[in-house]
Amino acid sequence: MEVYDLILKNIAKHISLNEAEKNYFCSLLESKILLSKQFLLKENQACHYFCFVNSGTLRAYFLNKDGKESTIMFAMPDWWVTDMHAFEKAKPAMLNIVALEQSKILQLSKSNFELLVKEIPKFERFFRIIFQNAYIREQLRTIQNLSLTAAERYEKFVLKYPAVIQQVPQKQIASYIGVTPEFLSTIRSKRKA
Amino acid sequence: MEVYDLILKNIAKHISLNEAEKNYFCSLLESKILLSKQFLLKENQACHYFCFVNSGTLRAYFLNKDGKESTIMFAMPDWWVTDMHAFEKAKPAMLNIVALEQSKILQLSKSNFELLVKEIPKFERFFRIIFQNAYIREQLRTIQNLSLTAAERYEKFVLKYPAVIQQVPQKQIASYIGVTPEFLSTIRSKRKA
DNA sequence: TCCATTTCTTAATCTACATTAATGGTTTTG
DNA sequence: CAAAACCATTAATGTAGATTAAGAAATGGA
Repeated sequence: MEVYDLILKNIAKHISLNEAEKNYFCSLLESKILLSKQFLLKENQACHYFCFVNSGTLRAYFLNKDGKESTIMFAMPDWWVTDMHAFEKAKPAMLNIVALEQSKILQLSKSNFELLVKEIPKFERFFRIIFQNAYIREQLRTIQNLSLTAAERYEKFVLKYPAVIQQVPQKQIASYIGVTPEFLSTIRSKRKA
Repeated sequence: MEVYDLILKNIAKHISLNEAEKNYFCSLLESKILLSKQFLLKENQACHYFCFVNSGTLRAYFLNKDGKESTIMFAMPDWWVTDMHAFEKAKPAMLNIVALEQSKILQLSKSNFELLVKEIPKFERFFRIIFQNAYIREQLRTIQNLSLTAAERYEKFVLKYPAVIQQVPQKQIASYIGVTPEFLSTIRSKRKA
């Protein structure tokens, strides 16, 4: 089944599954296509799914009380994305998640997630590693937010996510590194000079 | 064994162990006492341990090229702490971790960590939950760093870590929320007025 | 207990980045 | 294919928070 190729490779990076386990795992997934600008999740909704991106690009962002957006992550193919707090604690979502272009995803529901780790304990290991890496990345972002200037944060972003630079509007990159689009524009013009 | 009470309770929040498993787990731990101002880890060192705080308070911080400190976490009793990137990827530490007062800790080495999850797969589940929660916390911090003013971040800190306020110098709280000690001082004086 | 060191506060000045606004370019969609 | 909607750029002005400096208070080691 072609739709499961990428996710099975993703999992094979950390654990080995036999055919029966692969089939069981795939049977728990729900396939979904998002159109451009369609929302996977909106704030205050319940968040029932942990999602794997097969193709396309999604953006997760927080909207503060003044209407300012802060981009929390860009989810490209081979990435997992959800509002983890809302998913795990069954609380209303804080994040909005929207497709930046037509995107194909695979959804694992909360109940299937729990079933999966119960039935195949190797998946506890898989998600342990996934969350450990997610924690490491978020902590690095905290360090950089606290210790770098806006221009330095932009350089790190360019190095770390070169594919994103091509694919998303600059104003969204600005909202990821924590500056206004106007200021990012001046950062970029000075950079070339 | 009294030294293991707190850590066994910490683990019992998420998984159940029988006596043999408890004994095996405890046999993998190394007890250590840190004096006030003693370092558990310094940047560029190898990071061999994942540490559980039994008593006292530790601080993990990043030192940038200009000598500015950014506090990454305060580790109180019942908390796990390490430089997770250095620990997991066997890379030189980015963080410094220092005791703010005399502190008693239990250390789990990388090799014992790997042994533990292999011998008792329930610990994959335990650490999966620990890292999932750590990721959720770090992501919330990213959201707050991007969307709140310094004064608002201080209010969140006061609500979330009331015990820390009493125990650590204000300049270190300033370096956690990402402002200078001078500016935190003015935030606090306006707050009371 | 005392001196040294560190920490906190206040205030003047400075700067990185925000805001506002105007212009032109680009993408989207009827 | 044209109007609408969105996006990037530039520049003037505004502000949250940094820097510098200096004195007061708290802390800690001999």
